[in-house]
Amino acid sequence: MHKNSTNFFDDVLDVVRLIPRGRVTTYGAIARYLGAAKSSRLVGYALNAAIQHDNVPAHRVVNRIGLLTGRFHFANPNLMQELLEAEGLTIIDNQVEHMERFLWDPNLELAC
DNA sequence: CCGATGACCATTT
DNA sequence: AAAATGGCCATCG
Repeated sequence: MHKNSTNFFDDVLDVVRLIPRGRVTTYGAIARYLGAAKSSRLVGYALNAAIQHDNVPAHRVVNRIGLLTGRFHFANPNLMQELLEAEGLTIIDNQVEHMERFLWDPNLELAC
């Protein structure tokens, strides 16, 4: 039914746009939400392709353990951390502190 | 058109 | 415990 999406990459972007300020989610969580648990890699690829797009808060996507693995794809390698800190998070050694507290899991938050 | 190339993660060896 | 592996899609040259 609702085939309002053309491809997986676009689906990823749609989910990322829903991440609230001050929260983060993971590549794996997005992949699972899209029914493709084994495609967490592709989530990263999608964001890489989307970095040019605006209105996609790509900085709110980190890896499983909270590492800012995508930081080198921003204008400068510190921008991802700065954006997250500006939203109230604490980053130490490229890792989000107390990630569980801020984790926004679409599988839970968007459950319909 | 075809192949190389990328922000991951769970499982197996 | 650390390293290798399998899974998966779109874009670019």
